[in-house]
Amino acid sequence: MATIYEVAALAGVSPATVSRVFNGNTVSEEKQRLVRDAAQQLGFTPNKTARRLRKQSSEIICLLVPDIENPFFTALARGVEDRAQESGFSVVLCNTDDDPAKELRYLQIAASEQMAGVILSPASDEVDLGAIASLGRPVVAVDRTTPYPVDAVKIDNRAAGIAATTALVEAGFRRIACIAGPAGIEETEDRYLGWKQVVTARKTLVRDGFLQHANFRVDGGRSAMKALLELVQPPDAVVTTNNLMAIGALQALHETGIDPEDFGVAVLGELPYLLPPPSSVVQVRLPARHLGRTAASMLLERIGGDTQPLRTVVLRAEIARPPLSL
Amino acid sequence: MATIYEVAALAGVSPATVSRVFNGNTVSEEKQRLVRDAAQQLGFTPNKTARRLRKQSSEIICLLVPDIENPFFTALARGVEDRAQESGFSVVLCNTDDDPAKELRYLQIAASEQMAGVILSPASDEVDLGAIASLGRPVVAVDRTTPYPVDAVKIDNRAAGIAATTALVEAGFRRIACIAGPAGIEETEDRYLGWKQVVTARKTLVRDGFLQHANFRVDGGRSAMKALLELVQPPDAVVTTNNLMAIGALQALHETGIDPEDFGVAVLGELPYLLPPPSSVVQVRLPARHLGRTAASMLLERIGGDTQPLRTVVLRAEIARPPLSL
DNA sequence: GTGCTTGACGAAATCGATTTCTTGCACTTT
DNA sequence: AAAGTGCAAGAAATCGATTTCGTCAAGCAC
Repeated sequence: MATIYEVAALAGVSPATVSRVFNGNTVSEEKQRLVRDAAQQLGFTPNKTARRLRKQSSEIICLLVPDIENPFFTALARGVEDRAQESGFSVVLCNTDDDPAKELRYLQIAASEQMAGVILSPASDEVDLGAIASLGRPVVAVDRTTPYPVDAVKIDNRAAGIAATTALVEAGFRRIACIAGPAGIEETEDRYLGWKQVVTARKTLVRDGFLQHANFRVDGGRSAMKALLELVQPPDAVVTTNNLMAIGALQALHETGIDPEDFGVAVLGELPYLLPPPSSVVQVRLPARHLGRTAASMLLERIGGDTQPLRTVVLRAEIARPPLSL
Repeated sequence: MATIYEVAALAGVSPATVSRVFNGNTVSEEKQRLVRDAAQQLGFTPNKTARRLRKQSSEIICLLVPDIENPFFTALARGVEDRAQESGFSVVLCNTDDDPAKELRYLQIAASEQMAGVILSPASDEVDLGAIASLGRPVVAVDRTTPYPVDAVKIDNRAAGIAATTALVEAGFRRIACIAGPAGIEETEDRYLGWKQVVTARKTLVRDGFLQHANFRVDGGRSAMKALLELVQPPDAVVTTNNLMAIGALQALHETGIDPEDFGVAVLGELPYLLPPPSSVVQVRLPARHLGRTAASMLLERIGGDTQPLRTVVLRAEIARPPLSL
């Protein structure tokens, strides 16, 4: 790899001039040409590491998601990436497994690597943003919020929960249960509050045990559904607060031999590649990609020096019925 | 962020000594203690950028995949990540969209960022590994190979194609078509050669048009399947050479109103979250995660200075029937 | 013609670590 | 006791860019 010094020597100018040529400073036409020719000839690309050390910043943004195998988050990642590319930024994608320790580790890496900013979907309320915050690097929370004062982009989770539950009520179901995520995660709490509001307002039957907490994955949804089906008076429909748990729930229904057409299922999120789409499944489409794109835009604005007050952007989910066929 | 100089000053030693403490060189017990105490007190973490500039290398490995929304590649990514973590390396995940230009761009970034090595699933035969190769950084090709002399981990694609097709023959299907990926991509060519070998050997009926080339995505599979169904004498079964195209094919069947139980479908890859699993679907399980893990191991060995001759590891796919229920 | 501004551009400092070179001291060896 | 050996640890060079500072000359006003 050629360095700026070699280019300077070949072009017969000082290294400073070479740097200026590539950073848009005042250099005479003549020398510009000399430098560009020399650079071309040597195949020179500026060493990013040296530049970063000097400038104390890079053009990389760090994206922390809890589960990269969840299509919701890959879609979100695409959104971030698309937007970042437009501004010449690269994205580093990291997987936290909802583990605060891993999360912390990546945040420290982000700090010590001089990354320009962080977009994260926090694993818990106790995220420690101290390291990056103290460096003044902007952070945007996505999908979930944090107690730290940072910008956020989220979904109107309560409205989504209401929409999903209402759709089931209107389809004629009267014993609607809810499979929520782990207790204490805001995102899922809001969704189940939406459910609660509707079942209360509509006075549908709610039994003890109709609210199940589960982990966010397929197995969580499955066991929660099994538990629901074993109740003395089981529900006739269920709202699941994320996509993977819905898959688990549908699996449980299938394994129990229940025709999914007879059992209402509403999902907050999209079921990937589901086919044939059971007509009784209601999906509330979460704008994952858009969420990512918006978060990236906000982050890039902050990186560009924007100092306006903190913002929380709330995106509205839209109901999709029958489910998407891709 | 505290620097090595501040730590040195607080501990009353030279910066060199501080560096030695953190790099396992000979320092007296006494000074070690002083330095560690000072570092602790200041919350010192070495600046990775400065270290990288000096050492001309980092502990980051770059993973280039064509499509991060394809579950096959996310599983592969997890494998890489798991292995990398064990050795204290971080993984940067990049999406090429099978676009040689994007690929090249990321390869240059990998080079100019001093990343320790690259694992890639090349977008085309014309990958230009010049930049990283000339820096002596190791590269491992995964899933697909390249003309460049690099280590590779792949799947025995022809055997997988044979297994898939044979399973259909044994299930009694006699007019077996094939939906292959874009012509010219080795990985898919081998798979369709497996199909060809079996249909020839078993003398099943093959018509013009039974071999369809499509892009690797859901829409490609769907239109290929539609084309097959419009043939004067359509097939009674199909082998698709990747997972997403199979989804598309199943969608097309569904839309045409054909009962999937009556039509044989064999997939090279796993169908994510499919339910209920139609019993006539054969899946050849590709060890994606293991592929990633193996690639990472090989790369890490090279990074560690291993100079043994080039290796190509071929992993065997296993047939799964009935399909996985997650 | 003198003094002042302005712009191009080279010299040198800087970012924060690692590493080589050197020094100084303690301890053998003959 | 002089010379040789070994080792801890400081001084200084180094990685490759950016940026500050200063110089010099041209352009302009008086």
